Amino acid sequence: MAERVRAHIPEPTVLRLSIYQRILHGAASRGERTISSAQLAEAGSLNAAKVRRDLSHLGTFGMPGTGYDVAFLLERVDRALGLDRVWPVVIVGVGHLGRALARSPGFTTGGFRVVGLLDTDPAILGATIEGVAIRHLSELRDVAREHSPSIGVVTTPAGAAQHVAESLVEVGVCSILNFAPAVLNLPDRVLVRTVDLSVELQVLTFYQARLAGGAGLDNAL
Amino acid sequence: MAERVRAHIPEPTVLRLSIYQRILHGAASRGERTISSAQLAEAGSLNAAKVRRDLSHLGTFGMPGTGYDVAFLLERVDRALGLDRVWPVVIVGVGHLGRALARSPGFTTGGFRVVGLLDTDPAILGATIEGVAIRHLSELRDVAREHSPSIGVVTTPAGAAQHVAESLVEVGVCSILNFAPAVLNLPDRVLVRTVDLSVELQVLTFYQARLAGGAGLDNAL
DNA sequence: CATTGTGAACGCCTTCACAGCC
DNA sequence: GGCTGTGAAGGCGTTCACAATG
Repeated sequence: MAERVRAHIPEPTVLRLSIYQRILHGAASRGERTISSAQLAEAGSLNAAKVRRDLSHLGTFGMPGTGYDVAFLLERVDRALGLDRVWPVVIVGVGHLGRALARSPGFTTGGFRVVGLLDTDPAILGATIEGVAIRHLSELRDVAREHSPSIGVVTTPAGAAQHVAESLVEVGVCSILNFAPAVLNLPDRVLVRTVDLSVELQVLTFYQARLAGGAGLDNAL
Repeated sequence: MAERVRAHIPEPTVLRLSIYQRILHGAASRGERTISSAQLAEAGSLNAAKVRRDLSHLGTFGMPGTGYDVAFLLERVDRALGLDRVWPVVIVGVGHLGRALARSPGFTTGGFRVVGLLDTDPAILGATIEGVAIRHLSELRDVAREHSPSIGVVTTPAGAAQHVAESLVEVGVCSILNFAPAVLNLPDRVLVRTVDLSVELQVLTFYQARLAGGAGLDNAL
């Protein structure tokens, strides 16, 4: 029964595992030994039943009456998320956003390492960010040969995104994080996540526009 | 019937409306007059039934046998998303990421305008990005008085995010886009969306870790 | 007795499938 | 014939509520 670990885990749960990971990391570094589903829920703005359901997907190791062992749970969550190894990442498109990401805590701390920065702009080729040189996109295959990156980050303009993504897939990248405002069309085996600033903003304005125009009869919440 | 516009619209649909908006904008600028749900689905990597269901939430104006009028549909979608006005935005935290966002097409084109850049780092105060000066966070109230921003973008380190978000709410901001790796705890009336690089990356590694270990070996324990 | 793990109910989004309309 | 709009069915995640447990 502890070995139902390979069962399907819903995507919303995976998202939250990442949140739990951070909360647990914080709790551990404050020296806390145990944590209850209620505490996790509080810290993550969730509800306790959801937390328990989520964690039950990883196995059965909570202690009724006490909660979860922080260190043990953290280790399980880390392993589930693949954080027990280091993932090599290439970033294609070293404009402002690409640069910002390369220096962000998401990449500079923990299980990720930027092994390649690629662009086509001659003006920036050769420059170095966090110790990694910017190389021409045409050298992608070489970078891939050297470092076998499994994750590619696309921070190009929308027009270049599809082509760049295809190139990444060609050299063996199988997960893509796309920041370009474009829908990528790739083989099913490639995992794609798109983070789209415009979409995020427009979701906000959608709800706000409704509130503003709602003149009283709005129950949208 | 055409005015069933005030009905509840599912959040996943709202997300996709933003995608349709972009596709329609492209179609319009290529001079296309009509577009079918199948074409929209193709361009957005969706399926046609979903597209029709989504659009039906905005009213009934497709033409059986022909499709949708591009210009008309675009106008409807724009209005639903609140893109028929300009939304003033303040960005708090003008590090690499804040800067990148301030210059990104999401803000520089279309219905958004950056009216304030705030930070606490003396070294950058007074500098200008896209014509907007960086001011000290303590001047937030003044910025709010001048421009009544309804959207606040948080691009501070995690430790400052909660405090900054509360300050934004205090001065009247009611939608927050949070890029800090932290869960924000705010009143229910405030709309919050969090974009978390670590979470996105970890979702990718979750699935990839499963694939890698999936060859029969249960290295999950 | 506080807290977990989970069957069952619920609600919501997706997908099917087709009547109806151009 | 081509395509929309939608009832109905299906699938999936969330929430409830409680028996089980240290």
